Amino acid sequence: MKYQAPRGTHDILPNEAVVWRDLEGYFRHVVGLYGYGEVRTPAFEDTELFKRTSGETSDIVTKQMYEFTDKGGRSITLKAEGTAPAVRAYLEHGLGGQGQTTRLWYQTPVFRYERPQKGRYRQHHQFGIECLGSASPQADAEVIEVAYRFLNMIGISDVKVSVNSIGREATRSSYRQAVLSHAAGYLADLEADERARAEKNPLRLLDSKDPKAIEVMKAAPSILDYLEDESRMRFDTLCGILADIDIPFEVRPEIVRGLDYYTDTVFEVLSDQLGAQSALCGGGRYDGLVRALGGPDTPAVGFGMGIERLALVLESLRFNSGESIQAYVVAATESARSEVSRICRLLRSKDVSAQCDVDGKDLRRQMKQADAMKAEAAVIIGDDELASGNATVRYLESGDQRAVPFSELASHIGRLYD
RNA sequence: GCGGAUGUAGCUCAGGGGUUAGAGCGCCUCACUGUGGCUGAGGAGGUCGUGGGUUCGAGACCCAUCUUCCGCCCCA
Repeated sequence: MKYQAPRGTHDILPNEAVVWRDLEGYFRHVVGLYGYGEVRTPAFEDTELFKRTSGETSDIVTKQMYEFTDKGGRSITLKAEGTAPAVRAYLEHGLGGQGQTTRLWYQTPVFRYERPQKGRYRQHHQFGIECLGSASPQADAEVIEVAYRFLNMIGISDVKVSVNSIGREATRSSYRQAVLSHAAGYLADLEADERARAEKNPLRLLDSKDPKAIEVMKAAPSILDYLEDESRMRFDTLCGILADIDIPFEVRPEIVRGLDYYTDTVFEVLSDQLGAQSALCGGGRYDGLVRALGGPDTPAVGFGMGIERLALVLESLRFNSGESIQAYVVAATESARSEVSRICRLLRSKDVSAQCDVDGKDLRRQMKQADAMKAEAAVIIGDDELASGNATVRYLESGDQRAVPFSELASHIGRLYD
């Protein structure tokens, strides 16, 4: 084969596209219930947008950006993350008005140069929401609720919502010192690059999979003990709300996120169906980001959710379905063929999906085709039907068959869906 | 970026130096010229990921490369 989809990308074929369309519909529905408005931003942005917001030392900026210079000499980067572009659009078009709370959602491709693996791709897609302008813990809870409710609606209920607070700048810097001194002995044993990584972001040590690190960090101080009063209160309030609205969650003080802009609340939703790439959804509060992009001080909170990973979990739950059609119109005799295409057009004009044979197949082959397409009904038309004005409608699943006047076909078959 | 696997028919996979490369499922034809699913009999479909090399001979062995997958890193 000469050409194939580039590494880490994939085609979505008709069977899977059905699942994607359903997911999109459900997400649209849920965010609609909460009054979020859709934003669609470009596939690429000024490189600086990502560098400024994700953090110069973040993995995204240091090694994962699809960055290039365009013919005008501009440095461009394919969308590496959903939040910064949404916030850029929010500021550019003044969507925040006089500081009102503004709710936005998006569905977007995301490009990151990473080593592909199941559930990790170089182009993947995310649903996301951003609630901008509110500092209330109720906003944090709402965002988590939207994620949880959506997952439930699509049948993914076996998930864990993990929450944490990483506080503000002062908390992180004093906690950072505490972790480093706690782990000093351990750090001395590490390889150089691991040590550099740990020192750059000591919070990562808490997430380490190295058994020695896990052992050492068992006794490490918790960031929750370093929170300032305001952060502490926010976190307690958030946990209280989540409990009130029956969202099962656990507090996991070791959660850290890879983007520098998070403040206070961070959360993840994990699934155990995904192997090493277990996060279905990740998000949190980012009270400094809007200002960092040149806007007014604006508190905000949001999440991103990986659509490929949702599809993987659904596949493992066998919620897969195929493309089907309502009516397959069959010509039982050659003289009925023109009437068959007329009936097809009639059904479609009444919003009933219909297909018929165009290759001159005989009755038996047409019935086989109807079956293969999982049609609800075969509408059979031959000389007898032409004479009587009644089509023979055969319901393929039950095998029941009845005569239906041509003019009533659409309402008759359409009713199956009521 | 590091370590380890993998690639043979549309799909899932067998074959591990020796004529014309196999199975199941799917597809096509026929039994079956007004009725699909079941059955039986036929059939089509492969540059064995790609490029080099070793050999009298390579799908198989060697090297390179690409893809996918597993783990790490990291994330959705």
